Amino acid sequence: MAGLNQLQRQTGVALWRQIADRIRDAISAGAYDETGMVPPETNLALQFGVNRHTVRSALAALAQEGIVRAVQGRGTLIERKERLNFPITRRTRFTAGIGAQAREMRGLLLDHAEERADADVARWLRLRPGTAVIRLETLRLADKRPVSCATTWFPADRFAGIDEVYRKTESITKAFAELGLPDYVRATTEITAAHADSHDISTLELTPGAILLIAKAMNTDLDGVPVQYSISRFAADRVQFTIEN
Amino acid sequence: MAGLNQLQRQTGVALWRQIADRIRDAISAGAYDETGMVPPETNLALQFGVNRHTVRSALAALAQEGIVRAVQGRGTLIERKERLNFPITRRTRFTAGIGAQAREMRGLLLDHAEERADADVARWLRLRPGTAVIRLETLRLADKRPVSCATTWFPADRFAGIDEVYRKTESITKAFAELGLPDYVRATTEITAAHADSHDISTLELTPGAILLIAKAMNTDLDGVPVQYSISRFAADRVQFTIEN
DNA sequence: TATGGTTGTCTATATCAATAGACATTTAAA
DNA sequence: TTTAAATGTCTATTGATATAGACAACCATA
Repeated sequence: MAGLNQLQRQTGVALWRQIADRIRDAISAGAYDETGMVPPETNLALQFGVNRHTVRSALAALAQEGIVRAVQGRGTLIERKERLNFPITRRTRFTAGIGAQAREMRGLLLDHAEERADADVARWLRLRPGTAVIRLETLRLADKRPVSCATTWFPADRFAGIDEVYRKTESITKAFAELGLPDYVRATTEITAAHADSHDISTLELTPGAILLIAKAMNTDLDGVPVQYSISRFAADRVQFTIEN
Repeated sequence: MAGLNQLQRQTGVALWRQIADRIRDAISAGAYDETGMVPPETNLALQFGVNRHTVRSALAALAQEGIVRAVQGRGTLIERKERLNFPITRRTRFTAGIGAQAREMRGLLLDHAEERADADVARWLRLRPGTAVIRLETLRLADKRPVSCATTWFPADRFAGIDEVYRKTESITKAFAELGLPDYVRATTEITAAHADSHDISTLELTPGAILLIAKAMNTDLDGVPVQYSISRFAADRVQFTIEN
């Protein structure tokens, strides 16, 4: 058992939030699978070396997230512990990749615009800066639960109207197919992690301090010509990436 | 420019720490490369919608980390902004992968033991649970700066004494070579993110609330037989992963 | 129905976090 | 040398965080 008093004080992160993060991670790791319950508040307080009220603040935050539910007289039940697997291969597709692990997959178009490529977008899409590109802001849900939100750019001349097609099909793969691109491959993926900002906190229904896995990805057609550059922000406690070489 | 008042209040994460995280990310992203300095405290206070003292707390924390240095009368200078790139391919090697981006690479052996494979280790190494394995706890540094710490398991019969060889060579690749395995390939990598626990906070010299990128990886010999399973914990603000397909 | 174990609620107190304002000190440039 | 702009320091006040203790309410079970 881990436990002990591994908490840090006076660091700008409240003890109750550190404890909430620990318990959330422990639930994800299956530490309490035997009982399906979190240990009693007094036990946790002893384990973390804090007052019971501090533990209660942590559990209240997890209850707010829908991860646990406290029942007076019985204990604190675990409501949810899943983590979706997202394979990254040459044939990475979001909907197909996650699809088998959820009953319902959706991709919502939050916003779109035609604009000029800045230096970063131009470099990834191998265009001249200033070339017209279409930007989509999308939100992906698995079983009505937000998984990631993404900003995606396409060359405007080749994929005119992709916003409307995406809104209809809710899938990049299907949108490409309708616009005359039957197949494409993942060329490059860059993965980083960061704290969620307020925009992502609200769209992904996260709590402040939550972690994002950020994937910058570039897809090409079968001739190696870039067709899509995207920055996807995943709720780190809901997904993992797998790379098979 | 981003900015605005995207900060969250009453969430258990102090404003000064949220601001410190933002500024650290902005520095990493190269937002202040033109001047090599962070904007003046009064500007930042306006941008984040907080009191100047709050910004000063954030900058003090970054100074403590050695990322910035305040000079009275001039401004706050950026001392360090690197983010190492770690390519994940079939031929992923830590030292060679990071090596070109740092002057000095080291791999320290913190601890080692021979033990029985638990269910997780046995599954990844394709052994029967209970088979003897060697576990190494290692810390990797780039230019004396901690990058990641890792727990690594090897089949004990095939790689007896790898702890001593690793301590000498400070490299898995070299240790394998000395033990009669001239080449190996990366078979699978799983990437997740989580908050750092107190152990990793101290070994990686992080601040509480810091993010880890966690890579579970399995390497095989050229016949596809697993030779190594490792769980590496990277300081997320110091590295990014790249997957080329 | 009685009991032990659990969560829920209340009061009180001390410390940290954040705001507000004023002014000193240092640097670079006019 | 003056000035503007920047960081450094101090006091004071308010709200959030954490501790402490006591007791109520509820559940499962002996």
